[in-house]
Amino acid sequence: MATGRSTQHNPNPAAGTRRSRGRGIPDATVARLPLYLRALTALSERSVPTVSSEELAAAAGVNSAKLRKDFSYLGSYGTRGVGYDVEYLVYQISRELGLTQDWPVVIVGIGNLGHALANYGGFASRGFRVAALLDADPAITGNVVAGLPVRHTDEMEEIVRSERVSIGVITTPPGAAQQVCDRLVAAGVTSILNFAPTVLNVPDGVDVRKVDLSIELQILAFHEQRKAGDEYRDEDEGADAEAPPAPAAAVVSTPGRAVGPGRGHGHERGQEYEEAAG
Amino acid sequence: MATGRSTQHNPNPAAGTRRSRGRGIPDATVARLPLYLRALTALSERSVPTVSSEELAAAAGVNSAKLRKDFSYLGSYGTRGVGYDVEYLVYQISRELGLTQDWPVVIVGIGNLGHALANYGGFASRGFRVAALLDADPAITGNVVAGLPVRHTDEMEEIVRSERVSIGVITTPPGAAQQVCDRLVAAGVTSILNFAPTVLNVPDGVDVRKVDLSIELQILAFHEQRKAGDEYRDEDEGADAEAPPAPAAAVVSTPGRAVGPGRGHGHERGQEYEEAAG
DNA sequence: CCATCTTTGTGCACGCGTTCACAAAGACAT
DNA sequence: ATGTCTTTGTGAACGCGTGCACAAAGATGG
Ligand SMILES: NC(=O)c1ccc[n+]([C@@H]2O[C@H](COP(=O)([O-])OP(=O)(O)OC[C@H]3O[C@@H](n4cnc5c(N)ncnc54)[C@H](O)[C@@H]3O)[C@@H](O)[C@H]2O)c1
Ligand SMILES: NC(=O)c1ccc[n+]([C@@H]2O[C@H](COP(=O)([O-])OP(=O)(O)OC[C@H]3O[C@@H](n4cnc5c(N)ncnc54)[C@H](O)[C@@H]3O)[C@@H](O)[C@H]2O)c1
Repeated sequence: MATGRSTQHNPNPAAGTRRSRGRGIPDATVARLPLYLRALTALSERSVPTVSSEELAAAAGVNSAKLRKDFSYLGSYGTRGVGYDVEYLVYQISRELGLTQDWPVVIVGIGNLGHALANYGGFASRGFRVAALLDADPAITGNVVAGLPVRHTDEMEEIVRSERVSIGVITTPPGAAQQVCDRLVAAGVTSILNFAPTVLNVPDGVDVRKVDLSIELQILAFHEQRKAGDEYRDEDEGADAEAPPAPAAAVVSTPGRAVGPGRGHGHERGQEYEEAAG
Repeated sequence: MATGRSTQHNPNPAAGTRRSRGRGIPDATVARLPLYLRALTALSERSVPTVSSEELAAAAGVNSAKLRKDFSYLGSYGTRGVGYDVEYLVYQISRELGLTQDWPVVIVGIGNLGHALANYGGFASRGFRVAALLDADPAITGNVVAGLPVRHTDEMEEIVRSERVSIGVITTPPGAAQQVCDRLVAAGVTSILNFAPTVLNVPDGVDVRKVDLSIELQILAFHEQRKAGDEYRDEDEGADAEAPPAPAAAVVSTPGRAVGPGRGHGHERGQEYEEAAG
């Protein structure tokens, strides 16, 4: 299965200099802009006029130097000795993220999760508008969820086209995800947010981001185990001891290393972003 | 607000050499192990005995060299000229992630999202057991959701202690998240999965991972906007040109653009991981 | 106008993560 | 045994992201 080569990292040799110099906001920065925007919006609601990089960084949970560098990619919007103008920055970040325009979204698969997302108020708060709810089950279509009628997936192509939908959210069972994805893409969707635990295969030019609860929990479990194991971590674990159904040779013999109280890993990656070039 | 310094990056100068050499699986690798595990489980169910790094990498959506390097941190579990034994690898990764043991989890805030998570079957499939559902609303407590009674948050401490819960999932409104987090931590929880759009402040030794739908959509919007704008990207954009209501007003009209066949960027970070030292 | 104080913007160094490329290891056939 | 063929495991190079530290910019006061 999954013969196709997904996650095309595509070094894109042509874009060596990362967009000459003019634009080219680092991916890591783009991922943090929404965080800053949220903190700034809160300040704005409290009518705070300006904020220093130190304060804002604390509110967003990042290093102040990192925040300043992030903002430097957007331009010089701060005033030395004073800080940043909250309203102005809200506007600049919103514009950079494309939130000054309307983004119609379709949610496909109105089950448990689809229901929750449809009812989520945080959607509309940032220019994202639920254009339609879609499901393949005739028993569900026609129902009204969060004020919207659930339409049948037969209407997908028409809706995507007429509403100019470019973002699709997939909350179907994993087995249907790839198929739904293909249809969305064929209909014109170029960005997909996937909640199904599946690796989606998409053509160049289509962006996919995934949200996987199970993976998050497993990562937490890993660190949890380490924390617990650090106490008695001397007698090594049973990599060999509790010899599993050793299938073949599998030379192991883990060089026992006493992991002392040393802990503390830094920070880490959560998910990757995949895209492509036309 | 949020005066405290959250997201303590904690360079942890002591752990310079990253755990001497023995253990010390890179964070990026840990984040991918669940992905490999999922692909391997699928192969296992189809009774496939062995798999090459190339095949498995394709199924997991990663580069094969990366996959091999990732596995090399776990030990030498492959056989040159053949590949990896599926069953054996499933066991090794499960053990490394700590999935061979039971992880009781509590979900706090049984609203739209809490309901969906409680009903999610993918939970139990990997050793994660919902030990309890908690909510502060008396109108909700007592209800049975997904076969479990919703208990009042008053019982949080007792439940966490008696059930030995170390992982907590927060699905309360943002305003209550920090407070709930504090109580969970005080009760003994050391890993938190936060769905509320809030920066949580936790003491050292507690891991926090967040899932933020809004941020994901905003990142997609950014790339979507770029794709659309690339068509006319010659005349530079109006970072200054379309001078926004300078440091004062905000809200502005949208420079409408048609969505076309744009393309091209690399991949990027999704979320960060934060932890601490005991 | 000058001095001082605050805070931005960034040059620089460092470490992690990714990827290439290839030697070594082992399977398999003869 | 020996040779060939496949695939692993990893050394090394490179690029990105992070954070320190500081010069420059501008506010503020005298
Ligand atoms: N429920 C959760 O909390 C949760 C958490 C993490 C991930 N997920 C994932 O999200 C997805 C949805 O989960 P859920 O609990 O809502 O499942 P669900 O079964 O409640 O809902 C799935 C919905 O998709 C519809 N559907 C099935 N095939 C379809 C198709 N081809 N086209 C359109 N609609 C189709 C079904 O009719 C159903 O309404 C699953 O992949 C699940 O693994 C769910
Ligand atoms: N619904 C979604 O799809 C979605 C998506 C992304 C993020 N979120 C976030 O997830 C959270 C929950 O969303 P929701 O739609 O389920 O909201 P909701 O209002 O439906 O549910 C919140 C629940 O939390 C309970 N609660 C409130 N204060 C509490 C406290 N102090 N202790 C315990 N329980 C408490 C409420 O009684 C309610 O049952 C919010 O922070 C929201 O921003 C939701």
